[in-house]
Amino acid sequence: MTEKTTTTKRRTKSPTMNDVATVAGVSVATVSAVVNNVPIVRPKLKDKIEAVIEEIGYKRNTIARSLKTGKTRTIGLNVADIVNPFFTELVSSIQDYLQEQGYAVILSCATRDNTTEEAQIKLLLDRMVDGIIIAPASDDERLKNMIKSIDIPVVLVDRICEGVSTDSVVVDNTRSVSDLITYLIHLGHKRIGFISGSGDTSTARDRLAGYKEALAREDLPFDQGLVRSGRFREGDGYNAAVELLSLPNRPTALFASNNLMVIGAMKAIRDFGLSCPEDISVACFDDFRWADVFEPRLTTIAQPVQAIGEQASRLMLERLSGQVVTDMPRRITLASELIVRNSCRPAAIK
Amino acid sequence: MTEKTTTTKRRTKSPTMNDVATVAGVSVATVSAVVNNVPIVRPKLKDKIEAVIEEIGYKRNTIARSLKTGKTRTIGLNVADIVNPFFTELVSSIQDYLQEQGYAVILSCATRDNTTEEAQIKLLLDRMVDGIIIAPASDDERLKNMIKSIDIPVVLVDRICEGVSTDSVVVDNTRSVSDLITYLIHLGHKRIGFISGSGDTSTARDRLAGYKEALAREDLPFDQGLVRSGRFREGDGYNAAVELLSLPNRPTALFASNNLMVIGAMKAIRDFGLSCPEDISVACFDDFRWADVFEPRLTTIAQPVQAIGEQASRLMLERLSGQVVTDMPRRITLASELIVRNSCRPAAIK
DNA sequence: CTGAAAGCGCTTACAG
DNA sequence: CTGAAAGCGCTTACAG
Repeated sequence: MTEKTTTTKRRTKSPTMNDVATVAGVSVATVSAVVNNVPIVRPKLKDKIEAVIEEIGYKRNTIARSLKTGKTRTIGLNVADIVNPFFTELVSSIQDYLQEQGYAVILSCATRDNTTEEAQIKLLLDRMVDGIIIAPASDDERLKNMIKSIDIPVVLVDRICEGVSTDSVVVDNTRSVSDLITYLIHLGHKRIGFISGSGDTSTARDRLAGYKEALAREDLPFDQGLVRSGRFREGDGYNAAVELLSLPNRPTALFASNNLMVIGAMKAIRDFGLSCPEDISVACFDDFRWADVFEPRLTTIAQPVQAIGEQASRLMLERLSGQVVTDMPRRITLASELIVRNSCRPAAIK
Repeated sequence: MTEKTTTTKRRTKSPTMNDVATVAGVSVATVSAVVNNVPIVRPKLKDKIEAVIEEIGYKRNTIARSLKTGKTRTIGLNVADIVNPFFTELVSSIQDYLQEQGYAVILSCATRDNTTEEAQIKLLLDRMVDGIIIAPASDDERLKNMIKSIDIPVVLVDRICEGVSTDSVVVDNTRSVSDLITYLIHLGHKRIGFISGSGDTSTARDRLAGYKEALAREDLPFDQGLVRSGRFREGDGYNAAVELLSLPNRPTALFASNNLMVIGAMKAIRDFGLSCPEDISVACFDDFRWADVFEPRLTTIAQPVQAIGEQASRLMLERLSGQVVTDMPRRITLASELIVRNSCRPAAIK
């Protein structure tokens, strides 16, 4: 096998710790202590060694270190769909926090349909990451079993899996949806179409629960016919909205369970020749940058994305450092914020 | 140092290749051949070894492998701002392609202001990645020198750095902006405000060149007073638009050089009590999902993000595999698409 | 086709 | 405070 050099530039073998030791006239153990900031080397010697390191351009080989220590200082991050702005910000925030603590983030998304979340997580495990943060796409049994079998720290974000006991960070989905629906009811809406995510996610279930809770509190009947669900994608939102708008007694307001489904819903509204908020009110879960700029400016529930990422990173870091060793899963629940803009109007009196 | 176990679950030492060899009654070399699919082991023995692997749950240790081979099968990806939807899609596409080829992607973004791109790239290098894909934020000399000194394959995407010779993938910025500005001119606009990115990026320069080119071709004078620049951020777009709208002879159309600056521009327009497209036309570089849903539906230049990611991945993979060893940098230039929606109207006749 | 052995570049007890 | 040496778990010539 004639191995060609993979780079165009000449790659001279980089100096090792041994080279440093030889040049400095000490043993590798001493060099290692200096490199790792173990304060047992007398200052003068340390200076000398550091000078040699600088001189010959020594860089510690992380791979060799990992092999020896069994730690890669790398965290795997698996989210269903990084293109969804909520997940994008989550990824950004997590990578930010972890990097600050000296951890790298390996990304893994099941974008293609021919791969599963389990396969994605397996890939991460293959890479010998020290821990995994997962925003699970579903409650799938196989996925749950896989997560249970992972022998490194796991933190679940955004959604939780029934029966899987790991640390997790979520928002108070039920309460925030309940607040938003209550707001709509107070505007006079009695028939509110609910575009739900798929029932195999905790977020979809909790958001639907919020809808029911608000109706109950306001003494409005729950009508299953006003609920349509899909898999949190734009197309699902479109289909759901089409069905709701086709109802003989059309709802006067629509709630979409995430930022993608609301796009579909808006398109459906346009295709029906209706406009928002004149003909129908619309609100959704998840805020996004554009919501405040274009018309209608959507009323949304904004999740504290930065804080979610921060908390998830913290939980992970605490496990990794051994500060927290309890078997008890820890759950952080954060509050979301209702942001009222101009996409909802008082219901027309009939 | 009493090292506590970092996991709550009991982590039994996982089996090694040696264990497999012992149980199967062969040498590690044979096991290695089986694991690496080197077809020199006789089928029956291979089956037996595979059975043992399955039985004792052996998983190859990637770290040890990397130490030996000098390859991590990991690519570093550095983008200025992952939250910008253009970069998000780029990251998603690259990670998709590379993962399919067995490469993992380590993400690195200079989100925090107290870190530099060089520092971010250094972090990647520390991780012993096999190659780096960079969307450089600027033409900064230090960054350029650093990139030049990297001794593994580098591919630049989106922007290029003057004087740095690496493979790169860009779009035809000049031409696409020229087309868009021509479109505006044909709508009757003679005073088109140009919100530019910062001059130390090739994209900003090329886009501005497109503006000038269109004006020249249509025999319109170039007026420096109609150009304002910023650093591609929302706030910069806002400030630029405020200045342009404050002009005694206000432009009748505004072009923003990216998807973030256009948000700022729209906010400025609103703050001036104007509306788009009634009072002023607006267009921008970069398409985004929401552009087609809310009003005004923006006229944009859509980059072929998937293709950019695909090409960048391909260039990288070709270097990595040794298929391409030339010192000549290869440059791929892709075409963008003008998407006309309803945010631009014929200029009012004066 | 298979095995024994060296070695990738570190870290870390263990002596001194 | 410093050094000699073992070993992390692989891959890969080299023999046979």
